[in-house]
Amino acid sequence: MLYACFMSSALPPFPPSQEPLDIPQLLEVGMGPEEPCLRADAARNRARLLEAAARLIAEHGVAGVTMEAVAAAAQVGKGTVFRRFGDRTGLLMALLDHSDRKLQADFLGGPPPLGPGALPLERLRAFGVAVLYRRVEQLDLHLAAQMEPTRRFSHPAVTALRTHIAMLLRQIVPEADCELLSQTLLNSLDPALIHHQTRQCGMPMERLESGWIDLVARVTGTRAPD
Amino acid sequence: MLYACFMSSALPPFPPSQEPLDIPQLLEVGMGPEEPCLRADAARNRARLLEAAARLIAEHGVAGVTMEAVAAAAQVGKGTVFRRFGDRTGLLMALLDHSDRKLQADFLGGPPPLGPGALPLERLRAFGVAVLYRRVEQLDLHLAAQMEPTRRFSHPAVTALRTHIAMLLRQIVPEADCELLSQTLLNSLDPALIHHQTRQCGMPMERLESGWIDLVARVTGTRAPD
DNA sequence: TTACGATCCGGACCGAGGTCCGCTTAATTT
DNA sequence: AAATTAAGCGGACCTCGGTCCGGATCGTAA
Repeated sequence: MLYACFMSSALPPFPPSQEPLDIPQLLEVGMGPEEPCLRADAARNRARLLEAAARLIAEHGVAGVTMEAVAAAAQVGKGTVFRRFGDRTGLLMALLDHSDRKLQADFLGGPPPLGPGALPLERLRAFGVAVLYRRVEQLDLHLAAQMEPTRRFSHPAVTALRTHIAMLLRQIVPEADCELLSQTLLNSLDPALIHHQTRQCGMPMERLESGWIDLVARVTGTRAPD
Repeated sequence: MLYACFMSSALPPFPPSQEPLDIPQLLEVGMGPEEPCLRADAARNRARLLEAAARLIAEHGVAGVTMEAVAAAAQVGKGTVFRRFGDRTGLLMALLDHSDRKLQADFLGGPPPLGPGALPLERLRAFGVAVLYRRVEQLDLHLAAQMEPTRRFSHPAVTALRTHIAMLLRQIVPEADCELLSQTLLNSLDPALIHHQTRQCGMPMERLESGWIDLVARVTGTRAPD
C-alpha cells in the first residue's frame, strides 16, 4: 500500500512565514502526506507522458500537445492522461514544474542577489528580473498553461512566488499591505502581459526589466530622485 | 449596399493622445469606416442573440451560455452566432459593451472626480475604484470573457482604459515610462485577480479599494508620510 | 418590377477536452 | 502461493467550440 514516491507533480506547500526563513531544506519539507505516491506502473506512465509531451512541444509547438496525441505518443490510453494530470492545464503545469522548482531553489537558497545574503530590496529586484526571463524562455508554454482564471493564482508555484515577494516586502515596507502589494507586483510579471508587451507592443526585454526595477523602487518608496 | 448602422460590437478606436483631450465627442468619432453596418436581418438577429444570451445568463449563469443554447434561444442557426461574434469570447465581450461604453463616457466626459475637471491624481484614483467596482458587479461575465491571453490586452475597451491611465500618468509623472506603468496599473485591476482576492482570499472590497489608492500613491510618488 | 450580386443563414460536420465504467494489474496479506 | 483489494487502465462516449458550403434573403439598380 506504500509505493515508491517520486516525480511529484505539484510543488511542496510553502509554509506561510512571517520571518525571513530562507532555508534550502524547505524544499524537501512537507512532501510527505499529500503526495499520492504513485504505483509503479502509474509512475512509469507518468514519466512517459511527460516525455512524450515534451517531445510533442519540441516538434509541433504547444498547440500540438493534444491530450490524445500525448496519450498516443506515450502509448497509453487517453483516460490515463486525465487520471494523472487532471486536465490539459495540469499536464502543462507539470511540464513547468522543473523550472519552477529550480527558480524556487534559487531564491530560497541560491547565491545572492537572488538568494539570501543580499539586501531585501536587491533580492526583490533580482527576483522580478529572474521571473521575467525564465517566463520569457518558455512563454508559449506559460501562456498555454495559464487558461482558466480560477487556478491561476492558487497554484502552489504561484503561491510560493507571491509569498516570497510578500516576505521581502515586509522587510522593506513593513507598514504596507504586503499581501496585496505582493499580488500586484507578481501580477505585473504575468506571462500574458509579458507576451503582449514583447510580442504585440514590441517592447524589448530591457524595457520590461527596467520597468520592474522602477516599479519596485516606486512601490517601496526607494526611488532615487531623477 | 449601405445598411442601417446600429449596435456596434466593438468600442470605437480611441486615438492615441499625447495631450489631455477629454472631449465627450470622442465617443462618436471614428465609428465610420470599420463598422460593417449590418444588413437589416443581420442586425435583428444580432439583437435577438444578445437578448437571448443575457436571458441565459440571468437564468443559468455564465456557464449556461453555450453557443448552441444562445442560437436556439434566439431561434437562429448556430453559424449565425459565430458569423456575428466570431467566437464565444466575442459574444461575451459584446455583452459587456454597454458597461464599457458607459464607463468610457464617464471618465471621458462625466463629472469629476472621474471626468475632466479634477486633478489628474484624483481622477486616477477614482478611475481605478470605478473600474474595480464595475468589474466586480459582473465578475463572472468578465472572467468568462477573459479566456485567451492573446486578445486580453488588445481589445479596444481595454486599450481605451490603458490609454486613459497613460494620459493621466503623463500629467502626474511625465518622466516615467507611462506606457509600461499604465499596463502595470491596469493589470492590477485584472478581473481574475479581483476574483482571487475577493472570493478565494476573502478580501473585502474596501481593502482592494484602498490597495488601489495606495498603489497609485506609491507609483506616482505622492505618498503622504505615515 | 425584375434581375442581380453581396451578404447572410442554417445545420451538418469536425476536433479536442473531459467523463465513465468494466476490466486489469500491482501491492499487500494470510 | 493464493487471495484480496485498492489503484490504475483504456477507449467508447459526450459536449461544446468552431468550420463550411449550398441555399435563402436583403438591398440595389435598371
